[in-house]
Amino acid sequence: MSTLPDPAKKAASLRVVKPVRVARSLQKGQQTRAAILDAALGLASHMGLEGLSIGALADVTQMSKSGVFAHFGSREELQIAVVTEYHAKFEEEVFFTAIREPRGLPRLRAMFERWVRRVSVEVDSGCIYISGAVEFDDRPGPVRDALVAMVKAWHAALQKAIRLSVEAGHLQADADVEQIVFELHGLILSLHHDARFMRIPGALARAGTGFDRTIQFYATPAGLDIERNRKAPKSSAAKR
Amino acid sequence: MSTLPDPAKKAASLRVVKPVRVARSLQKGQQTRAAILDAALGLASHMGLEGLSIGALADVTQMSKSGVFAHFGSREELQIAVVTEYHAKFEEEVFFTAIREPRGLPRLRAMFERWVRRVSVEVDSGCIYISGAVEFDDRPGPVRDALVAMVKAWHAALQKAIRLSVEAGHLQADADVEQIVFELHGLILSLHHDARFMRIPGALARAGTGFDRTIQFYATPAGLDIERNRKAPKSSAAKR
DNA sequence: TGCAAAATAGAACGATCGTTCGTTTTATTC
DNA sequence: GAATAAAACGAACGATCGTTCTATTTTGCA
Repeated sequence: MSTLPDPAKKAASLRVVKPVRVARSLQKGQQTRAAILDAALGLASHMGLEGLSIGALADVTQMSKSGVFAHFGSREELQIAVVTEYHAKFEEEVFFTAIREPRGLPRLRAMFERWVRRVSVEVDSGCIYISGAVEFDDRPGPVRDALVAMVKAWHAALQKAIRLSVEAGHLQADADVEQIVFELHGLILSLHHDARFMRIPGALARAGTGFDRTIQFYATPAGLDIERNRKAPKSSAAKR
Repeated sequence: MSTLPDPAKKAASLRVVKPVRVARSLQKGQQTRAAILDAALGLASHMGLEGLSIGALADVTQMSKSGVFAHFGSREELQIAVVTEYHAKFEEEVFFTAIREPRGLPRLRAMFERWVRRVSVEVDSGCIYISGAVEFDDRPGPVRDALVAMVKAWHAALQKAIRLSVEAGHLQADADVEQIVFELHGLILSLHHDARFMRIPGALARAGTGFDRTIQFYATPAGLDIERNRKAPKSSAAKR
C-alpha cells in the first residue's frame, strides 16, 4: 500500500509545468452534471435507485445516453452520486435548520418536525433513504455502504439531540437514547407507509401525536413544562 | 354484463355429458405450480417482487422459462400469486394462531409478538409486505391493489383486536384505535429497517419494549394488571 | 393399451439495459 | 482566431427481460 506512487506528489510536480485549473465558477461539464444529478434525484424518488435508468435520464435531460453516462462512469457511481446529493439536501433542510433551535426538547422537536415535513413533501415523490433501505438491504456494495453510512449519520445526530435533552434536564436521566431513536424512526416509516402506499389521510397528524406521546413518556417535569408552554406564544400570536 | 353467458350454467350443462374432474388430490400441474410458487416466494423475499424474474425462477426450479411462464400467463399474475400466497402464510402463522388467545390484551399481544417473530425470521429473507409497499407505492395496477387489500385486511384485524381490548376494559375507552395501529406498525417497520438494513443487533428487543410502552400508555388499571401478571406463570414454570 | 389433453421444452422475437468506441461538436486557453 | 482539451453524440454490442409460437413429452382417463 505505502509503496504505491502517491498521486498527490505526482499532481504537485505537474503543477509546476501546467497550473491546475481552479474551478471557481462552474464550468460547462460541472453544470450539466449538476443538472443531470438533479433530474436523477427526481427520477430516483419515483422509481427508486434500482429503477433509475440511464436511458430514462437521457430522455428527461434531452441528452444522449452516452453523454449522460460519461459524467459518472458507471450506473453505480451515478447511484452513489444521487444518494450523496440526497443526503446533502436532507442535511440542509432538516439538520442545519433544526440545529439553530436551543438545545434540548425544542431542538429535538424541530428535528422531528422537519423530518416529518420532508417525508410529507415526499409523499408525491418518495424518500430515497426509505426506498433505498429496502432495495439494498440484501445487496452488498458501495451503494448500500453509502446509504448505511448516511442513515447512521442521521441516527447519530438524533442520538446527540436526545442526549442533550437529557443533559438539559428535559428528558429522564435513564432514558434509553437508542430506544427513542428506534421509536421515532418507526413513526416516520409508518407515516411514509400509510401516506404514500396506503394513501391514508391524517397519517401526518398521527406521526405528530406519536411524537408527543413518546416525549411525554420520557420527559421530566421540566420537559413537560416546555411541552405544555410550547403553544402559548402561538395562541398569543394569533391576536397580532 | 348480465347478458354474458353464465359460466356456472355452462359448467352445469357440461357436467351431464362429461363430469368435471374433481381435484381431490393435487394433479401434476397444480403440484408443480405450487413448487414454482414456493420458489418464487423465496426469490421474491430476497429480490423483491420487481426483482423476481421468470428466468431466475426457471433456473431454481430446473425448468424452462416457458414452462414456468405457462403456469401463470404473465409476470404480473405471478406476482399477484406470490402476494396472495404470502398473505395466506402470514394469516396462518400470525393471525390464526394468535386468535386462539383470549380477547383483549393477551390476544393483541400475541398478534404483535407473532408479527415480530415473522419479521425477525425474515431478517434473512425480507418481508414482501414491506418491500412491496415501497416498490409499488408509485405504481398503479393489480399487484399494488392486491398488496393494499391485504395490508388493509391485517390492519382491520389489528383494529378489531384493539377494539375488543377496549371493550374488555383493558384499554382506555377513548383510546384512538387507528393511532395505536399506526404506532405498532411503526415499531415493526423500524425493526425491519434496523435489523435487516442496518444490521443492528437488539432491534428485536426494541420492538418489544416499544410495544410494552405503547400499551402501558393506553391501558386501564385492569389492563396494567394483566400486563403485570403476565410473566408470573412463566417464572413459576421455571421451577418445573 | 390407446388417445386426447395437459404439461413442458426449445427457439426466437422485440425491447431495454449498461457499456464501449470512434467521431463530431463545443468550450477553453494561448 | 488558431490550437487544444473537454463534452456530447450516435451507433453498436452483448446480456437479459417478458412473451409467443411450435414441437415434444408426459399425464390422466376410457
